[in-house]
Order: sequence, then structure tokens, then C-alpha cells
Amino acid sequence: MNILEKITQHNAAFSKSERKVAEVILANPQTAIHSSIATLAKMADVSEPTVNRFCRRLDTKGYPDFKLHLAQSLANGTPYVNRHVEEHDGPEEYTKKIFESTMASLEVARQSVDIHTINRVVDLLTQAQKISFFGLGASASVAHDALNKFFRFNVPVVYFEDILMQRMSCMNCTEDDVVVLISHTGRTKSLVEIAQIARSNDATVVGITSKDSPLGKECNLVLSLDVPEDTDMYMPMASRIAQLTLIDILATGFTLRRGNKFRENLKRVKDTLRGSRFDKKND
Amino acid sequence: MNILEKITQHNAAFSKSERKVAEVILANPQTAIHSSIATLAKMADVSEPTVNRFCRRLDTKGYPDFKLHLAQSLANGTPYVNRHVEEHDGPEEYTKKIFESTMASLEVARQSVDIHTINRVVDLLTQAQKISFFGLGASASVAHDALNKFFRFNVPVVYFEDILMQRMSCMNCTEDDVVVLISHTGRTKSLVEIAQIARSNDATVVGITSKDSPLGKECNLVLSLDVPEDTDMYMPMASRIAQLTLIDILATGFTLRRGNKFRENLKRVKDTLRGSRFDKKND
DNA sequence: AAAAAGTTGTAAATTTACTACATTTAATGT
DNA sequence: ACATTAAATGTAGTAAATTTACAACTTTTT
Repeated sequence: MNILEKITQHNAAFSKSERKVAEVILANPQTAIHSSIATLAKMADVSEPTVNRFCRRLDTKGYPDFKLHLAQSLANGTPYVNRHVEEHDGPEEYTKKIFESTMASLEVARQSVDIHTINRVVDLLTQAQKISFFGLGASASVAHDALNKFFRFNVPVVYFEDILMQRMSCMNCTEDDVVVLISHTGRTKSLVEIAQIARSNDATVVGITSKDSPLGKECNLVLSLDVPEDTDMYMPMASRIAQLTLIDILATGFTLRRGNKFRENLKRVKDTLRGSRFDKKND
Repeated sequence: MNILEKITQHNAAFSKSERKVAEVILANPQTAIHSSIATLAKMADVSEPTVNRFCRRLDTKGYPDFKLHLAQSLANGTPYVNRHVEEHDGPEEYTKKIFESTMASLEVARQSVDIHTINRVVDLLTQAQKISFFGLGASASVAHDALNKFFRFNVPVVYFEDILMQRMSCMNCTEDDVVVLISHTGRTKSLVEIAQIARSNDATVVGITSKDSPLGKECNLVLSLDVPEDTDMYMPMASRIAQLTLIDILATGFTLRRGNKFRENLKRVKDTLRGSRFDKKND
């Protein structure tokens, strides 16, 4: 994806002259994007067609297309390298990598999310009599967070970690209730069962999960996030951040739908906390 | 800075034909960067020099330079407009804004975080006999998430929502224990008390909080994140995502410090989950 | 209503990138 | 070590794209 990365990785496959071009570009990419093929050729001390061939080797259409890709890589001063954490990485490297890959995942999530579905879910949530948030394992903390957000809206919200409590809660659902189930893969058996229970009680089931998963198929509505997970670490990281951001979006949609007076209500909830805090600002 | 923004803002100052060009570009920027000046001119139904003049009006050198700027604006993670959500925003707008402001906050967090402290905290965590994660309110879910991560490492981890349990847990601390306290503002009274209790029992107290806060002052080490919070919404959003990312970083540092054999251990934990899931991949 | 300023398009000039072919360099087999 | 073949690089010409200069047309101002 990132062309600068591609250049460094591809290094072995370059010919001698092509490597000269690579060096010049890597040494000063900012200059490169403002140069013509002739200038760059001169800088690298090679011929123009060599530069062109160099571009093609990196799967670009030609020099102008290459420049476009390069410009994108340099955008924002943040060359989203997005490489995975490696064995020998020091604190500086892995900190950088995790921040960057998290941001990159959010970007991917943003592009994959379906606004139409978001709007429908917000619709449902604003009209719900009771809202439940359930998730297990890593997704439990996401559900927990959702509880914390929606609780402030003065709406009946339910959240359990215990699967038996989750089941019982769903058995008491009515058609005015919305159950939000969170799972990255959508293959957690007990969550699928809960979806079935909730639906058989006419509740609306919203899944924050993968579209074609067993869980996804049991839901009335699925908010899917196609976030690539770095499986090297054996821990859900990026997917969970994306889920949380989605919760933020739903909560925001909720407050906007409820209008201005409602916002004041939120402020009141926040002010209540003041007694438990030391002076000044608030959380 | 961002050229797309510039186009919309500059709108009034455009001439009739230039506005046609602007519309075509805004309607489909991705197409624009791959078109020649001739194609774009035809699409906007104007002459080629008009397109050129349009580019110049936006302080670019000409059409190719304009394309470069446009490409950068469209690059991943770049457009960071970072405006706050407003009353009349529709789902499309607020979704976009929240994703973008979350990414922007992560960028800020990345720059403000102190790598040296991260390294020291990782040090402490790997050597700890017992690790506790405590937070209240919105930070509770962050602590919850930390539990979920560190639990996989086969280290004694503790997490409580209940402040009395938190207190009791801290009273039993020894000097080999590490207590991680999470709070955005660092002004939650009971957390400050917990910090004092833990320290008086010789435990090491790490704060994921603001440096100069009452809580921060009670900690042995403070991991501070200077994340600007959009207070209009009266809900912690960005700060919490940054905290979670920090947890990811600590967990990653932890596994790296423990080395390769340890990583296999993680894989085993993950494989254990398989029984509770439907076929195929894992979480 | 005429002049001036501004806008837009045509056509030519210039710059830029690309293709085809020639030459050189490196690699392999005899 | 030499010949043969393949790969790499460069030269020169061509095609495409961008820019400039200028003319025609609109709109605004006096």
C-alpha cells in the first residue's frame, strides 16, 4: 500500500540503476514529487526510461502515477508505515507502530462502515424501551463502555458479563427492546444463542460483528467493520478500537436525535460527578 | 492546508466556469486525480486553460501540482478536518467527524506520550507478582480491557469495579505488586485514596492520567496523554481510545519482553477458545 | 450606452512522459 | 577463456499533456 515501504521491501528485486533511483527518492521524497522525470533521472544519474521502468516495477502506471502514490504516502507528515510489531522492536518502534496501525485501522473502518445502517440503528435506539449491550472476552469491555455512554442518556440500559444473566435478560425482552451484540468474529456460540433468544421474543437484535458470520445471520441489523487484525499478537486490538468508535458514533447520533434540551440533561449528569472529584474541571 | 477544504471555502471567489470545475472535482475527487487536464475539462464542460486557472487560483503551480495536493488530501488519514460535531449534522457528517477526530487525537497522543516512561512501566509489569487495573466511570471499561489483555499472559491480574473491593485489594498489596490507575482527569477522589493506600503498602503505583493532577502526584510513575477532549458532547471519547491504545502498547511491550516462547503461550490461550466457537478462524 | 475589467475559449508553443530500438553489460554454457 | 544468450541501460524519436499568448465574448461600471 504505502509506496515508500514498497520501495524498501522491493529493494532486492531492483537492478543496479533502479536502486540508484530508489536511493534518490528515499533520500528526499519531498523533492521527488516536485521533479519531472528528466530532473529525477539526472539526480540519480540514470536515463529517463530507467526511472519509468522503476515506476512500473512498483505496479504504477508510469511516472505521474508513481508521483501520485508517493504524494499520498507523504501526506500529513505521517507516513503510515503500518508494519507489524517485530521481535526485536524497542519501545520507540512498537509504540509508533501500534499508534499508526490503530489509526490506519480506523481509516479502514471508516471506509467500510455503512452509514445507512448506522442511521437505522440510531433510529432503533432512540425508540427503544430498553437497550442491552452484550459481548464476551475482549468485546465485553466494549459493551461495558457502551453501558457507560448510554447510561448517561437516562434510558434503561442493561449490561452483563455473565452469560446466564445475558440469557435471562433476553428471555424477558419485548418487541420494544433493542439488543446490541458485540463480537469481532461473530462465531461465539453463546452470543449466537442469545441472538436467537432475543429474536424469538420479538426484540430487535443489532450485531456489531462480521456480516457473514453465524452471529451476523441471526441479527436484524448488522454493523460490520472490516478491520484487519494483526494476528501475530494473538490479541484483539484494532478491531476493539473500531468497535468503540462505532459506539461513540451511535451515542452521538443518539444525542443529536434527541435534540438540544436533551444535551442539557447530559451536562447535568456530568455535573453530578463533581462531588466525587477534586476542584476544577470535570471528566 | 487541505485542498478539498480550500475548494469549498474558496467557492465564492470562483467564476462560473471555475465553479463547474470545483463541482466535478468535489463530486468525485478520486477520479480527478487520475484524469488528465483534457478529460477533466471535458467532464466540467469547460476549456483546458480554465482548469489550469482554477488550479492557480488555489495557489498551486498548475494542474499536475494541483493533482499532487489533491492526492495528499485524499490519502489515508490525511483529511483530519477535526471539526466538532454540530447540531444539524446528519449521520454521514458525524460519522466522518468522529472517525477523524479520533484519529487526530491518537496522533496527538502519540506525540505527547513519553517513551521512556512506557519502557519503565513495561519493566515494572514484567517483574510484578500481581498487577491490578482500576478505573471508575468511563475509565472502568479501559481497566476491564486491560484485565482481558493481561489475563492472557498467565500473570495474576486483578480488576474491580467496586471501590470497596479496590480498596481492600490495595490493602493487601506488597512491594512486588503494581497497581495501574486509570483516570482521564486524575481528580476522582476515591482513586486518589486508592493510590495512597497502595503506596503505603509499598506497591508501585502507575497512573494513566494527567501529570499534574491530584492522582498523578500520588503515583510513582505517570503515563500522561495530552488528548484534547471534545467537551461539547459531555462524554469521554477520544481520551478513552488513547488510553486503550496505551494499554495495547503496554501489553505488546510485555509480550516482547517475555520473548518468543511466551508468545506460543498466548497462542495456546487463544486456541482454548476454539471450543466455544463456530468453526474456522479465531478471535 | 460606451468603456473597462473580467471571463472564457482557440490555437500554438513548450514541456513532459513514453515507445522502439540500439548498445552495453552481465551471465551462462562450451 | 571465449562465445552465446539474456538482461539491463541508454538514445533518439514520438506522442501526449500542460501551459502561454491572444482573441472573442460577458459582465460591470461610469
